[in-house]
Amino acid sequence: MTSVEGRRRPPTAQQFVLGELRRAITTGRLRPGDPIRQEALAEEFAVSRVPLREALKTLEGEGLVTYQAHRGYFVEQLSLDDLREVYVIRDLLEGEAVRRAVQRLTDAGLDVLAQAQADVEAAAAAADVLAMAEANRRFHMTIFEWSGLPRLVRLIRTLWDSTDAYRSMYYSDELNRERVIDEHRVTLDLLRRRDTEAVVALLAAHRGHAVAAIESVLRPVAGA
Amino acid sequence: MTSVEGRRRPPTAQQFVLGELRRAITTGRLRPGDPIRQEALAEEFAVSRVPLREALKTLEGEGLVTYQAHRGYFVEQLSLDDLREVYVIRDLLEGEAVRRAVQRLTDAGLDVLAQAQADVEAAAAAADVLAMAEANRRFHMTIFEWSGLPRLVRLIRTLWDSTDAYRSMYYSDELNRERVIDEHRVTLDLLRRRDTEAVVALLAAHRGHAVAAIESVLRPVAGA
DNA sequence: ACTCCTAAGATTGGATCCAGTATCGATTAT
DNA sequence: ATAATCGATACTGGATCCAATCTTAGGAGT
Repeated sequence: MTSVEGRRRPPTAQQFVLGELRRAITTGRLRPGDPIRQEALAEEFAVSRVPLREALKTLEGEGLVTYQAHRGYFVEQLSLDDLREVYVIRDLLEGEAVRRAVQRLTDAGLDVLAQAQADVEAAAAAADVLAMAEANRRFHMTIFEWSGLPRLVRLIRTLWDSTDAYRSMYYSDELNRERVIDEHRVTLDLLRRRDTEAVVALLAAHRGHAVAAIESVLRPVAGA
Repeated sequence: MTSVEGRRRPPTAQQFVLGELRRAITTGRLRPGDPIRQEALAEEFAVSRVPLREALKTLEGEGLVTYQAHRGYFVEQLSLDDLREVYVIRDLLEGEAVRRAVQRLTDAGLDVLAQAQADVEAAAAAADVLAMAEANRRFHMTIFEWSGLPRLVRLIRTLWDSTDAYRSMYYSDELNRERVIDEHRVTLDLLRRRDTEAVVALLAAHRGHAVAAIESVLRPVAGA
């Protein structure tokens, strides 16, 4: 019934704008601290301010933007402490998700994961940072979803979203990209052996590397 | 203009409506599964549909309502599995929050907590279920906020919100109310002794009682 | 009786317009 | 010159109106 266009477009303007806003924030076009000029953005996306504001309310709930009555929305600016806190929470939630995921792991699932990892490596070889971030995200979310706890996965996804703008810095470094690939390979191997605690520990270290790298980049800036 | 019934009204209509909607859902006036008729509700709250819809977007992010494009919003209906999952996540987050809270505990903080507990007992004595739920919430949130992790507290608060409609069933039972008071007293005592693990364990059991009670009530209904 | 189709009504989605608030510059008094 | 006040302007908040979509009732055809 629906016309099949080359690019899948959401059925409502607010969902379309939501996606565009996410991209604008995570790619750094809208930078942390920037005010959101509703009229200008609405015109750019060729919609009115109503769906734009609804999309912003969603982003507020996800922590990507903040809201002040009668002053408007601003791109969330995370302090070093905020970032550390996000990673503390991620440690808790992802640890549990991984633990449960290993219990319910199937061979078919491992194939899907291996494919995601192949995509990560291909993107890295092509130096396509954006594609690598996408494939990397898919790699981890695939594991989390095996947990069978959809709300938990949703929370984790939201936490990832809220730090996307910062994590992209991590992938811009060649050495970090190599380390990601390496750790993913080991993860796959440990998953095949169903070595739960080893996987949990490795992925915790995986996160630790990311947060350490982000901290070292952010510290001089955030010292103000 | 309209009847404010002594309640201080927020600076924007959307925030006002947000509070009213929360009350309507948590008190059971809007029941799980009910569709949200925007026009009727907007008229009832004497606002237009615009701020109502923005409030609904916020509630969607919190999981109190669900949204389907072109079909509208519905009060979230939690299955038994959903409820269990929320409590699994709460165990993780609240456990960490309490652990950190005990480390940073002050005597002044304990006084605030004792006051909250006094309010809980007063409300219980007056058989005011609503006031008791409020004071109980304040009791626990006070502890969580000592953790010094505001985002973690925010997540926990959201999880509480999403199950308010179900937890209110818990307080309608006299025995449960007594048990809550009792466990709170012990919690206070253990906190004064800075016995971290005992507090963590007790509050975990505290949650376990609630989820068990809710399950027993919900099971015959949810068996469909 | 059953199914499919059509059309009317109900409901949501979005655009435009107006009102309220915050921001910032100019003016005036000290 | 400086500080305070007032007013102009930009932006957000909200109401109303119109368009798009879903739902439902009714009727024609099999």
